[in-house]
Amino acid sequence: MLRGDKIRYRDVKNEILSRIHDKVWPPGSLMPGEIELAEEFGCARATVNRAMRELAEEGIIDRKRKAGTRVNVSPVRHAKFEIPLVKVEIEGLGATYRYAFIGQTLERAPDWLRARIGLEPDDEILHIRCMHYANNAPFQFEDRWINATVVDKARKADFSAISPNEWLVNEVPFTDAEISFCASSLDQTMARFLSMTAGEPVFIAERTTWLNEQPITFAQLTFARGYRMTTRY
Amino acid sequence: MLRGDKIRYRDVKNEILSRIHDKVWPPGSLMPGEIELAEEFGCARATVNRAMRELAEEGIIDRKRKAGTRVNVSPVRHAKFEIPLVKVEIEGLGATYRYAFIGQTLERAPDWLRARIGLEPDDEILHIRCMHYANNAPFQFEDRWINATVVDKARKADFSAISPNEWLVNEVPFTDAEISFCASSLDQTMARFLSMTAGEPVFIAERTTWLNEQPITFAQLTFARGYRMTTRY
DNA sequence: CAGTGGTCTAGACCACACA
DNA sequence: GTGTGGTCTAGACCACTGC
Repeated sequence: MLRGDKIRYRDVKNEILSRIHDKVWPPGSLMPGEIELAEEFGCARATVNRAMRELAEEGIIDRKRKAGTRVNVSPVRHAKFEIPLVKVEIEGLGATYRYAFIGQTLERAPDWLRARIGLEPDDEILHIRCMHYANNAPFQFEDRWINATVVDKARKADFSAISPNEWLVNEVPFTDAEISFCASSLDQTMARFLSMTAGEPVFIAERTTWLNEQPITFAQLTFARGYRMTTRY
Repeated sequence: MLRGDKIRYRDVKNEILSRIHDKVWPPGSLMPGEIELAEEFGCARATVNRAMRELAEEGIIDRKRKAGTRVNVSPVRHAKFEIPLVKVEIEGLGATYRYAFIGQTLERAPDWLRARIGLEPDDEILHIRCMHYANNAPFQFEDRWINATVVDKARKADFSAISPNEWLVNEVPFTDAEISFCASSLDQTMARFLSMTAGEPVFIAERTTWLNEQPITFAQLTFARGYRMTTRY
């Protein structure tokens, strides 16, 4: 202990992590209870509790009332990614943001979309396409579908002035979201907007949100060449 | 309040969230201090503290000593991805896992790697290449670099028997990790191993870990066609 | 320097889940 | 029932940082 000899919850956490790593408490085994550990470390139970609570959040251990605390068999690591507004992401890079509306239509949902996000057969969908630029260079192509049957006020929004991305964040809350990343090859149309060549590999993010089981929106975001999504943890 | 009239930290958290959503405390504004809120809610400061600490972790608010707590201007959403062992990931899909060692060399770190993860000029690097299969179909090509100067026992490990991925998880702890995703086009060599065609778009994950500032390992993981990384939040 | 959040304590009661 | 984790309290001291 560096400053003073106070045991802090971080010390407890690190000590527990070491013991797990050194197989003092092997995977699957039952760890001592909070009271016992508090006595051993010479600190309050609340301190041990905080350390163990964080370890549980991180997926290192598994805690159950009465059953006690066990070391997880497979140490699943979690990486947290920030999902900001495109605008914020671009400005965060120190670049100037520009938005460009391409076009929109009101249509019945295509079958693949119905299946993918769980729409009703008669749901009307607002289909918007637009571009996001960083320092006037293409950054992201946004292919956005909004469930107009549920989000009625989307019919009256002016997406030539505000990006659907931003409009939705401000106007429509959601309870569940799914995001998925993949690589694909660029088609002719998007290649034009992104100033790239058809067939080039591109990074794609697809995002769906629901409000109490009702599908709100689906977006396919195609990033320009060289995009990279990074996080530390 | 449902059970009794005890205020729990969840109640505090929800109340704060409502107020932020209702713009009682607009984005960027300074919220009341913990003591003030504790008095208002009729609970202990620790209870308010826990509520606010969690909101800060979630990126909803920003806390600074002396400066106080502010509502974040852009509600940054966080998506949590699980980073399991390839083996666990494949078995989790209900497929049979198979590992294949390709080859390894001990070399000086190439410049790009030195720059990328912060190696010393004289560090020796163990360079391993291997494959992971799901139901005997190529799943992932692993291009792994291990800092043998720091992780000395890696020199004696038998990577034809155990994948570096698994070996590292069991043998070497880390304090910091970075993961990044991007899309690229497949080169000739990897195309052969992945049973794909050179030039095809592929999804790539790159992962670096450090133990107390010392670089431990860098891995470039190239996934077979159609791979998709998904999470709900 | 002084105010705000960060953390610890010691004790208490509660809720859940296993026996 | 009974033990374990979950949470709250009231008070205290500390550490960072803006003024």
